[in-house]
Amino acid sequence: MVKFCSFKENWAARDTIEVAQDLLGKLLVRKLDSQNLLVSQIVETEAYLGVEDPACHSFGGRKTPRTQVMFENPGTCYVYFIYGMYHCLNLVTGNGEAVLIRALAPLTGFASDDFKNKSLSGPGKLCRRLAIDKNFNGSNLLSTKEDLFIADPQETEHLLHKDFHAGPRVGIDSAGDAAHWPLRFGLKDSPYLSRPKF
DNA sequence: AGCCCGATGTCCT
DNA sequence: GGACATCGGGCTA
Repeated sequence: MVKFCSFKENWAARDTIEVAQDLLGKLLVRKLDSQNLLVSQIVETEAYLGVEDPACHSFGGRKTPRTQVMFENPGTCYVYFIYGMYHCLNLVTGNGEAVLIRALAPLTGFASDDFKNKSLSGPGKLCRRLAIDKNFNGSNLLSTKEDLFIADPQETEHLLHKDFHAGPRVGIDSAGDAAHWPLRFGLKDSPYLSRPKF
């Protein structure tokens, strides 16, 4: 069994790029029911830099029913619905900034198919597989009491050589200059990246 | 009220 | 590489 411990309350209250990089290798834990605990490792993230980032939902200080959670406490969960059929999971870092969780590696609790099917390699796919929807919007992603949370692995062997790629974010084409900002991060050589190329 | 398009994924050629 | 499914959010009016 994978052991984990919780983060400090202010773990996410840091520079968003730093949090996005630091999330690589951390655990995402999903409790479906008392029998079913899915533990995965975060292998790919993207940083969204708030009101000054044209690709960010809160760009220009937009405060709407959708984006309001991006301005809540660091550690808050932001889930949005996209393309009429997918959800995407984010960790709020405050001030309208957030980190998108783009890909996971299965660790424990998963079906053997999940280890070959790439069912966690993409922001929409991982939410579908983990049954994440807007019910989690606004929840506390740093609390181990929740049914969905991020935690620190006790056995840090995967983290010792945490080399990662950085590259442009996916699906950001019409954001001008910001389309090229290297704000996508992925663990090097992970077979579970949403796309191997950076 | 209406319009456009998107932080995606899948299937096709 | 390109089409497209499918619908809520945000902007215009």
